[in-house]
Amino acid sequence: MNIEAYEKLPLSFYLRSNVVVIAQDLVGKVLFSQVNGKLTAGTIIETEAYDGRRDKACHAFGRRTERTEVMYQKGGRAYIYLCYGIHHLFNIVTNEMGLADAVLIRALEPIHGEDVMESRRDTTGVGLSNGPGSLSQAMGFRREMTGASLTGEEIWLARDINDDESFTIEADRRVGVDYAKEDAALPWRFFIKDHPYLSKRKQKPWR
DNA sequence: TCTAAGATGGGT
DNA sequence: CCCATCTTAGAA
Repeated sequence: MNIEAYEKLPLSFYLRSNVVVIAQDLVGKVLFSQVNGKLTAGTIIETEAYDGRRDKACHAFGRRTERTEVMYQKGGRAYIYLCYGIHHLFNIVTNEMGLADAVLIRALEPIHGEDVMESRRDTTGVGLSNGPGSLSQAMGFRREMTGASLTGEEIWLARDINDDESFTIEADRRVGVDYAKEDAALPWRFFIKDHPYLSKRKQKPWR
C-alpha cells in the first residue's frame, strides 16, 4: 500500500453539526488501525447516523451515563461498546462538546492487512468485515479503546486522493433499532449500492 | 440489589 | 429458529 495516496481526515471533519451528512460523507473513506504493531485498513461501505437530541435509537438520547459520556465530548473520538455481551461495535463521535452524535461503521472492504484480519477473524472473504461486529474484530478494536483520538496513531480515517468517489450511495432504515419506534423508520443508513461487503439483513420470513 | 434487553453473528 | 455472553439502564 502506498501510504502517500491517503490524506488523514482533519478534526474539522468530525466537528460539523449534521451527523446525517457526516455518515454519508464517510462512505468511501478509508478506516485505518495500527493495533499491536499491525496495520490494517478498509474502505467504508456502510454507515448509520445516530443523533443524541432527536433520535430515540441513539444510546445518548435522554441519558448521559458512564457509557454514553464519550458521545458528549468533542467529536473526533471513538465510541466502542459491547453489544450482546460479545461484539465490540465501532462508532465515530461527531459534533461539538455537549452534542452527543455518533456514526456506526457497519461494513468495510479490506484494502490492507487481510492476513492480520484473517487471523483475528478465523475466516476469509466477505465474512472478514461485512458487519459491525465482524469489522471491529478484524481491525482489532476493543471497548477499552473508547475515547481514542481519530486523528492519532492507533485509529484514524483518510481519503484516497486518487478516488473520485463515483459510486452510488443508497439510504434506508437502520438495522436492529425497532425499539426506537417511529425513529426506526428514519433513512439514516447509508451504503454503496449492491456492494458485496454489505452487512446481511435478516430477511423477514413473510416476504 | 435485581434483571430484561440489547445498534450481532454464526449455526441448525 | 436458536443461542452465546455480559454490560447497562432502569426498576424495586
